[in-house]
Amino acid sequence: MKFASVIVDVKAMQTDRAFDYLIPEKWMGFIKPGMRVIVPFGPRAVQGFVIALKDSSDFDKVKPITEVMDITPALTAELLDIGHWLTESTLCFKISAFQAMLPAAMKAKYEKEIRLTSSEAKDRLHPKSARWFENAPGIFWKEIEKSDSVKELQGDIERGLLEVIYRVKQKNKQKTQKVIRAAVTSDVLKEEASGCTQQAAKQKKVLDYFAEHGGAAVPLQELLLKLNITDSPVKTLIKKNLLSESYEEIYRDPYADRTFQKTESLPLTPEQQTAIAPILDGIERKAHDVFLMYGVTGSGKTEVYLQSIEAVLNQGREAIVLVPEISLTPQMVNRFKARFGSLVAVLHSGLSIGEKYDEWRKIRRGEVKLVVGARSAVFAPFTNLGMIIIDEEHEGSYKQEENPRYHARDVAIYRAKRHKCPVVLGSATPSLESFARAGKGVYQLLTLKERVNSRPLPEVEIVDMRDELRSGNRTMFSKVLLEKLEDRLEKGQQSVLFLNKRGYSSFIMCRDCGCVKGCPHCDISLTYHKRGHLLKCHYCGHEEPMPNVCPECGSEHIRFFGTGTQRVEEELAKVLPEARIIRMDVDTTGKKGAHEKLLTAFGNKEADILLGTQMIAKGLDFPDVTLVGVLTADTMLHLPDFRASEKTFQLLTQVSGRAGRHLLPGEVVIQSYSPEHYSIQLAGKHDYDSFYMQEMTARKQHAYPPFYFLALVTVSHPDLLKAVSVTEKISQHLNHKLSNHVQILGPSASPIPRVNDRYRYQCMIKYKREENLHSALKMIIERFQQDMNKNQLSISIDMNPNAMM
DNA sequence: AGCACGCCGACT
DNA sequence: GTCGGCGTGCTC
Repeated sequence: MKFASVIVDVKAMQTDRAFDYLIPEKWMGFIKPGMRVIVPFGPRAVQGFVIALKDSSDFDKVKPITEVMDITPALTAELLDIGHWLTESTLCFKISAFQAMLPAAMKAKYEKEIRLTSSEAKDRLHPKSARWFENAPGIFWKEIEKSDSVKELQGDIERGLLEVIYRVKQKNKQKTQKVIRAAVTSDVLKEEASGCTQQAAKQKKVLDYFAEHGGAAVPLQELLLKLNITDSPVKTLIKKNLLSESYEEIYRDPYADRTFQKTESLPLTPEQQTAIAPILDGIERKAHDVFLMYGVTGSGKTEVYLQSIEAVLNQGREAIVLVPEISLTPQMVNRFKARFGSLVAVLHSGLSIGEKYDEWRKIRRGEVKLVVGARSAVFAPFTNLGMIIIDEEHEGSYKQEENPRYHARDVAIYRAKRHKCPVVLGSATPSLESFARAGKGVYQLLTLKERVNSRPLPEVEIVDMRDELRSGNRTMFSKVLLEKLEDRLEKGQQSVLFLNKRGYSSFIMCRDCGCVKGCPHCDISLTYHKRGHLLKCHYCGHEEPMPNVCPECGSEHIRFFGTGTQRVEEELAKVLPEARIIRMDVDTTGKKGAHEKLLTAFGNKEADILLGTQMIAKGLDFPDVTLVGVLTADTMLHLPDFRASEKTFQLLTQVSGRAGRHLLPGEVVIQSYSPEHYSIQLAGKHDYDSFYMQEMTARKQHAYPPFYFLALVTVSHPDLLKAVSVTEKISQHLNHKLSNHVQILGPSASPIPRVNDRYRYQCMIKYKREENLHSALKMIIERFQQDMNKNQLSISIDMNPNAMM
């Protein structure tokens, strides 16, 4: 096998195919598919993935591979296959698919250096470019590209005085440490130790240590610290061949400083036993099945997961547990760490690039058997998978909103088919898609209707905020909620206040002329940030100082609208001055570990009220929380999103589940301006089944999933007319190519018609079965290829979009 | 993507 | 005559 087919790290349609490279003699037999290599590509060096080996190439001018980046292939054969499948199914570039499956640390970065070709060349340089090379023979292009000497530098490059070198730089090196171990038996050590003169007291100390502690390797630093010595006696002993030194890779362990109380399996309730039986059977039989475990909050889904995992591990196979990013709380992780100890790797966005890389390598080497992580953990490089669990299956964060636009659920099922193992989807409020599939028998439905502690679900009171306003209450707390908060304060119990902020953040408006300050680059209002007294755009990052007077009419009567958590906190302090409040939002949890600190403080009853956004909706479990308040239940309801009702129902159900999980009964107050809406009413009654029926009727009527599949094509361009005309052409093309069973909607403006000075138009395709869809979409990309390169046009295609954005 | 090549108008 | 604009095509 003399040649390797390589997918190079260049994201373009024309390079989205394999290129052949010669394998140098020294690496023959060593280079394998799945390895990362560095190859020359035109004038530069780029990273690439070997996807296949072959004996001959159709090209006559084949260049050799420059470097090999892996000892064992980064991508297993299975992951390579998944990469090809992702490319096909999500219409992305192969390189994007491969990169998405690996930790960020393994993605190459590039740099361009300008170097003197020889030392004599220095004197012949143009004076303007010479100044950059006074101290060193080379300089990074990045540092000079914006200087005034670019022309001169280019001239000198042409004259052959300077050369351009492209380099691939590795983002992350493994961390290593020096370790020391005994090179001889402990008997010899003892003998040597007794023979030590007084001069060599330190050497004796070291020898004694190793005689006592046996042959295990000790990190040098640790040894020096323990024995209070310098490295010189150690070095001498190494020279005498009594000790040996070597380098060992160390892992950054984000959970190193924590101990976990080992837990044992809990006895299962009859209901849990009924639910787990078919899963265990599937594991036993090595059969691929998808289970939808529909269990109310507090019904003990996690214990079912844990015991199923145990069965998988006992079988010698591995398991993946996916958890939504937002609920990857320490509380959640601890449950797995406590049961399975060091067999668990954790992957989530809170880890540094290096930490994620370390966790990934533990998986790749088979040092752990279980991964708990967010979406991308579905690509964990296990080779003997026994089960994949997706908790909170309905969560939107399982869909990646950038290329490759995959859904973790689809990847999980794809992998499980290959490994002949079960997939378990768990939720108290399953997505309509999954519940419908369970109804059709595609998934197997497992139901947990009872809470483990037999606690009834909390009482929910829905408050009509319009009535509050009519009766003169202009605060954001209804009379009922305030009374109940006061009551909890008196009883020394805790409350959680939930602010549903999505799509409704604190914008500012002039009360005289009604003008709302919007982003100059996007069609969206700016959000006020108290920190820095700034207005920020959440889409393009634009920032500007908060004006003192209205920029339109000069009025001083500008005020905030909407309710940020900061403002709720201030108001709350006014009406309940004695309450101790902990606020959790992006501002207070930005720093690493802050999230956990705040929760621990609340758990220790250092506060009476926990106030927060989405991030407190899930997984939290505090025994003394007996009241949950939802300040604005309907902010999501009016977003242009066909899942708005579903998301509202899920969120309210989720939040309500936070109350009364233990001995004390819980209560929930939901405040809303549209309390009659079925998603709010039925969430109040904990009635998923009715919600499902009603929402399915609506979806059927409007031809939305699960009755139809969707594909969304979004076109963006700085020029509005261009965006519209391209979308129009796309829509015509699709109309022409597809059958008349499809519905093609658009061109229509995106829900946010302009982001970052680019106009966005879209075209929505609703279909049931459409053989030509893939090829038609591919043709679109090919047809507008040139426009996308030169004319700032961008077209993005999302198969199965989560929302219309 | 990033770069070379090459074909046309505007100027020392 | 030449400099430089950017449309076209290639990278194993």
